[in-house]
Amino acid sequence: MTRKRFDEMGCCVASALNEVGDWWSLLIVKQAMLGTRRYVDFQNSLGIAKNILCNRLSRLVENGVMVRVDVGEHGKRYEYRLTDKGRDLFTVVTALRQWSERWNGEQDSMKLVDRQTGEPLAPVTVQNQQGQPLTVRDVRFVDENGKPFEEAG
Amino acid sequence: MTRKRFDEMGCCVASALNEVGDWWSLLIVKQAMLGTRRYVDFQNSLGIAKNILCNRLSRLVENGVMVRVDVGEHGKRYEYRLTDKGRDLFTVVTALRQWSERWNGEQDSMKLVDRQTGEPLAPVTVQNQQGQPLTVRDVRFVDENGKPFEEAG
DNA sequence: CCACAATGGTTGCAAAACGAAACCAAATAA
DNA sequence: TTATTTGGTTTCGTTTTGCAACCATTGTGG
Repeated sequence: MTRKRFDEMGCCVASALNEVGDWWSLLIVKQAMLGTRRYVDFQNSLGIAKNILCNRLSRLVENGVMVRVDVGEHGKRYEYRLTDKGRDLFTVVTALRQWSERWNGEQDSMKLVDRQTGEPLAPVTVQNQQGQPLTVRDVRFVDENGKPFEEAG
Repeated sequence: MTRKRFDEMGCCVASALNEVGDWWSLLIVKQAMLGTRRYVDFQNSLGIAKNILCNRLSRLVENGVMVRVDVGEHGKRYEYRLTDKGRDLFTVVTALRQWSERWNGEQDSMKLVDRQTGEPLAPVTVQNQQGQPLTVRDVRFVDENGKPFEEAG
């Protein structure tokens, strides 16, 4: 009667959600992308309970999304930093952010801009090899033999 | 002592997660993108408990991600279909899927291809206005005045 | 018409996860 | 030495989850 696990569903989306699909993990990752690295800073900026934060950070480290680095500065002091795998969630987080901006209006004073030019980012889209944007209706789901996919996972 | 709500955090990512950030919602949306529309089909394909499915579908409808359509065919028969807002999650779901493929290897027999050409999709990336891909290190987080963002939400 | 099945739900219960606050321990600062 | 900062665990009450059983409406087969 444990909470259902998604790792055995044979679906990439499911196993991704198994790693970062709970209420807090992606928020922690997003906060890390803003530069937050220390335990207390995550706690204060997110308003998350300490035990939950502890649990999530451990799981993120287990899954290779973050690493815990000992920076012996004062007391017991560590930093939680994104790995390459964690930084690669930038697309997901940005897509989510833009989706929310599009459909729920601007509730956020923060903007993302190109560091070089200062210009806002382009909307994240799914594209084909030529860079043409594709909607869900422009794609087909096929199995490894190229046959249309019949409902499963 | 309810679960923490994210709608009041003043962060787009947080309010997006408030709508689709639980274990099941994005999976339901993904399944809908595969063509699933009926209650029983969601239940069978996802292996989700009926009460949870019911609850999640209601919330998705409330949030305008899906609509419930009465198709009076047999017994009480409804279809749950994605709205434009729901279909717009395609980017998020695809980014998640590709992330999982890249970092967890291929656990999925399903591929997405361009319906026109049959070619696989390009990797989803964050881009600037010129279409150049950007990593999280290539962007800056600024407030509405263009000043660097100081840690908050 | 009647029994029966299918669909879409709801209810009740036990197990697990969550949230808040208190407590704890290592290491440095005063 | 004492206090403080940091990171973490424990305890406990509430909420959520998962499962199974039950219910109601609208067909269909006989």
